[in-house]
Amino acid sequence: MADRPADDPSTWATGRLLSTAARLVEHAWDAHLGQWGLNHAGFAVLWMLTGGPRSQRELARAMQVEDQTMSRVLERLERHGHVSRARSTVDRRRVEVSVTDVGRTALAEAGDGQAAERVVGDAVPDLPQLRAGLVAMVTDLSARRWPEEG
Amino acid sequence: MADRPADDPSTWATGRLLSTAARLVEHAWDAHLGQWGLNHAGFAVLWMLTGGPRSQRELARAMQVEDQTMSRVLERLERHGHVSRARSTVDRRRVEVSVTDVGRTALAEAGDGQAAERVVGDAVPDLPQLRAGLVAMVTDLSARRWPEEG
DNA sequence: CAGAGATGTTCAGCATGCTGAGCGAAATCG
DNA sequence: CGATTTCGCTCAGCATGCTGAACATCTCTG
Repeated sequence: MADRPADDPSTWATGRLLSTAARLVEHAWDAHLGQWGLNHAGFAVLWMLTGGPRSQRELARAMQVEDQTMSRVLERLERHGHVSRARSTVDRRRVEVSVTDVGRTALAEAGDGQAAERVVGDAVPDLPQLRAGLVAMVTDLSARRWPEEG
Repeated sequence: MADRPADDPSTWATGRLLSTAARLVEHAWDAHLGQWGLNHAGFAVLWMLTGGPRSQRELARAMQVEDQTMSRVLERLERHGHVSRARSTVDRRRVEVSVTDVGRTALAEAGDGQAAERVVGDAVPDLPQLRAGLVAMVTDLSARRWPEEG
């Protein structure tokens, strides 16, 4: 290795590149979403709920996150009035989560998928190519981490 | 949008792709580093310190992280004996951080930069292309977040 | 040289992530 | 039909991230 490991990102391990890039995008995106009491995690959940109510486990699976993590994200969303949670009547273990009107309004104002892409901006020359690489990566590593699931 | 926002990663926002990919890689890498009481954050700092002692601020800047975050990462590294911290004699505000022998040994056993790349494996077909995109992204977004710094 | 400002670190508190453990509700099986 | 197992969620505690505030130490200026 060089005398002092350089600050040049092109020398970083891929994992560090990923983490740093993700953090930078989250930061910019959160700054925008903060106006409505949202953040990147909550926004994604809210967005997913526009397709109809879901159980917490379904949301956790979809977001590739542990149940416990989703539980707290939803607690925050509920605290801000973006979401309502109700015990399922058909299976009382489950909690049915739905967007509220407040949540729908926040979502509409904060922006659609386009707005999320805008924070990335023109930072990367060939965005589709980058996305393709990330998709392949997520697909592969997800399958390795949760083998049994489809 | 579709009736129910799909689980297909290729439809995700780029930010979500990045966060998920980063989390998956961190998880795999941490699982490996855990054997030596390390994780991805600590490993990167340790690696950087092989170039010689640094102040906490220098490390924070290099890792693109706030001073407070670096402070706690170092506290953990110190607690595990990987690093030693000493008040600088020339400027008593600063704390000089150095790798210990324990840290150097852990680093040697846990692996070099190659080992970090191995967790990514063959998940992505064109890794150099992906890295190039990430480097461009980090460079651009970093400059936007900390404009004054080189 | 004294007061004002800049610098480097830490403390407190919040967020999402993780793991491990607990607990009620449902499903399964002898 | 009762006992065991599985399922869905929450609690507790740790990790890295962030912000805002406090603090001691330098530096710069009048």
